[in-house]
Amino acid sequence: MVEITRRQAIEEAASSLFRERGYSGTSVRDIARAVDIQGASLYAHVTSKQDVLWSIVEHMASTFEAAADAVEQADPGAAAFGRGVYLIALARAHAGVITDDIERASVFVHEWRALLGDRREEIARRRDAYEERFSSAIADGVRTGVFEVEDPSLAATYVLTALNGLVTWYRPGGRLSARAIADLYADLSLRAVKATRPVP
Amino acid sequence: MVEITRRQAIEEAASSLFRERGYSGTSVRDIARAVDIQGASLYAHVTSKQDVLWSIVEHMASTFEAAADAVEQADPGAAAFGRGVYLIALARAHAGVITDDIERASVFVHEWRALLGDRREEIARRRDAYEERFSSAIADGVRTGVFEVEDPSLAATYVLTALNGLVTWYRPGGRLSARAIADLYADLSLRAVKATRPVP
DNA sequence: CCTACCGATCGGTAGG
DNA sequence: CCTACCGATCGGTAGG
Repeated sequence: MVEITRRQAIEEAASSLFRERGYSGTSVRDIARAVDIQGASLYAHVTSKQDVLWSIVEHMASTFEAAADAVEQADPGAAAFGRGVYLIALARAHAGVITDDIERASVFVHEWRALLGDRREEIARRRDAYEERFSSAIADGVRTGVFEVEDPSLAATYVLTALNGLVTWYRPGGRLSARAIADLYADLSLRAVKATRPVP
Repeated sequence: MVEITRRQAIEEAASSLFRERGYSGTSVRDIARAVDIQGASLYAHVTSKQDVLWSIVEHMASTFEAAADAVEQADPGAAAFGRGVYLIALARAHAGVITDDIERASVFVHEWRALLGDRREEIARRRDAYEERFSSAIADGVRTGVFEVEDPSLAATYVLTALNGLVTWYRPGGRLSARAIADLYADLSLRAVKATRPVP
């Protein structure tokens, strides 16, 4: 039996509203209305609107990081394939995290800039570190010859923004399953950077 | 000698602010302060905040459409290459429009959802029609065998969102020139959908 | 383009 | 979790 706390309900309602209208386009009263309480009553459960945004963004940052960690640990043979399998697994994991929690993921991608001060800087740093995993996977592949790309860092940005684009259009129950989309997106990502002629 | 009207200055200031803080995170007073007039004085030049957003978004929609039109007209030999050159030209043109006017482009990509009523619907329709150009270019290439992709429409979305990602990170005067970025991005886009073995 | 002003709404607090 | 309330700010108008 699953307990849904009011706090969780508030975060879910906020995620949905932040996705639709943005952080600053959503009022504290909008969130309260969505969980059927008075605006001021929200402060019995959260300390501020910023705090709700932080919970959502921080949770997703950790989820993306954990998914990438799992890929790294589950893929000891990656070196043998010159990182090709590794990149495709990273891309699939990233897409999977997004489709698994599309509303929070959307807020993470689009609204982290509404964070203030140190929190904003922390997320900026963690995003850079995360992107670096894609970048160095591509750079490794270029070194071993399975990938062929002029600028690994630019290619990583290209791929990651394409994957993040999911956030703008994905809706559960669409024409393609989440699984199919993740597979297709990972395939497109791999092919964008792959060397044209397989190396011996 | 180039005349800069106050109205143009207002739109430029608004583009920059809308990009940084979003439409609803920007107040009419913020825009006025950026052009050194009083908040209420803004209404001597514009009829509403929505109207400023509309001008920016509509202008960019037309710019993207015109760039794609130019590619179509300048490329009568596209069929001979099975649409491969055509897609790369479309992608390069799209990237070029973004880097040429990064602030307005950013507002177009991220803030069109803040448009109300019919205007929002109009932009949604025009975006769909624009995306359809990419989609059918890819579908044509699949038919002639130069491209190989399971779902042309999904591939078009993938490519377009990757190109639009430019809006989140591009800044003039960076490590790579706008031209180099457009070339590299167009190349990555083409390779993502290209058939692995060239067809006879 | 300014000053003065409008009603509505904002995020948040006090005190129960 | 509620009612009542706070000062600040919102987009916009009136009248010059």
